[in-house]
Amino acid sequence: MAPRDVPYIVVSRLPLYLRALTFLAEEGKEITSSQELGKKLGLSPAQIRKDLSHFGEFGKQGTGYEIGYLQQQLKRILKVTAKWQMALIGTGDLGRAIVLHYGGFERRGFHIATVFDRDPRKIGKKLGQFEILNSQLIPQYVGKAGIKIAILAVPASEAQNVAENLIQAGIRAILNYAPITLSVPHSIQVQYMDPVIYLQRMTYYLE
Amino acid sequence: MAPRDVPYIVVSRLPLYLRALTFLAEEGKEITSSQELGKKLGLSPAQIRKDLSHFGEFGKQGTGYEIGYLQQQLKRILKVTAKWQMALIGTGDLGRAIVLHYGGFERRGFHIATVFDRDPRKIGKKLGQFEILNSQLIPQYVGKAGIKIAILAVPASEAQNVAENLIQAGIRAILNYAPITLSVPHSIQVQYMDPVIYLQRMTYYLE
DNA sequence: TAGATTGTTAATCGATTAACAATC
DNA sequence: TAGATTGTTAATCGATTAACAATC
Repeated sequence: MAPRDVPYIVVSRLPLYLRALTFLAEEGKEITSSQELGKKLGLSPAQIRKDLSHFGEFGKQGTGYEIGYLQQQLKRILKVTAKWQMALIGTGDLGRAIVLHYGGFERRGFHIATVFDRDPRKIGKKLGQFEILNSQLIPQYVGKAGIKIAILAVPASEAQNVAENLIQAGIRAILNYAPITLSVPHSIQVQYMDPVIYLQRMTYYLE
Repeated sequence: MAPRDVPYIVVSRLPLYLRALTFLAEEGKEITSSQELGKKLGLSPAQIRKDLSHFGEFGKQGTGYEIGYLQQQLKRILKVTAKWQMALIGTGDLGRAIVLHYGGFERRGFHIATVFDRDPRKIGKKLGQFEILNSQLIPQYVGKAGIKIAILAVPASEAQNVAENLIQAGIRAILNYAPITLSVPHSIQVQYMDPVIYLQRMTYYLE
């Protein structure tokens, strides 16, 4: 069912397609084409068709793609039809902002289920609706609760350690806000959110 | 001086090299090798040597790379030797968190110089040390002040518009936290920080 | 000297694109 | 039917890797 061996570079573009489709749907459109999507995303139409062809045939010759249907299919492929439960580790300013104020996770299918910190002064306190749990309790709360995703918002110096504890506890994917490359087994997914890396990718091109 | 035609994929890895070198330097190490760096970053030694060879010869056969020197060279190549001035647009929760609490920008060579919002209830108020300026004043404050980088933290529905105003005013690079692909001229750099995109790149691989 | 590691070349591998038959 | 657009094939383009001479 799930196609074997789809290159990561292809998978990495699917969320962009999904986001663009959601945008078009909100505009009230019902049909789109590889050309229109390509224009919106800065990609060639051929690339979009090729990418989608790894997973099936979703369009109609002469017409294009039915937006609602393609959205639904992409959600299925990306496994974002149901809500994912996540653990947040670290309740510094970044962690706080994510839990207390960022609505994007909830709205788009990701739910924070538990919050951890290792600072004794914070443990037991509330962060919004959450009780802040002792990081040592990660094994008890994470594995069995079906939480497969962690948001890592601890200082760089602690990130590798915490990551290892999380993996031990059964976490399979880490969204890492700490500015450090984590060393993890191949079976574990990691994505990086260090904004300075992205800024430095732009300054190269500035004078 | 600046080598022509270095592929973006190569440029995009340089900040990771720089970050890893900083890490090694903090550990007190003085020499490293393409092998050690590769291990830390999950890349092949050959790739690291090839990447660096686009810009010059920075190592010594039989020995490796002097960390301080390579750091310095990468900073020069990435143009992060001096501090960059940035404008922040949007003082919602995300903007607040960035200005008030995120120390990473300052520490790593990026400085927020001005803060804008279009909400009349916020304009004139303080955000930390900053007076929140009316977004309509972007043209007056941005171009001449030598601000080339903007952090875009406005709602998705406003992002394209604000981006166009910024570009008009002379902004050359945008770190975009709004969950939307911006349409900009080729000469403008854009990087995207939508965490949901990164989560969806991982869920594909989860069961 | 022996061992190690660079920088570079050539070979391999993989991704993108152009083109077009199929068909709505 | 004429026009449009898909899905796919083959060609092109580009990135990664293996291998090694140079040399510290």
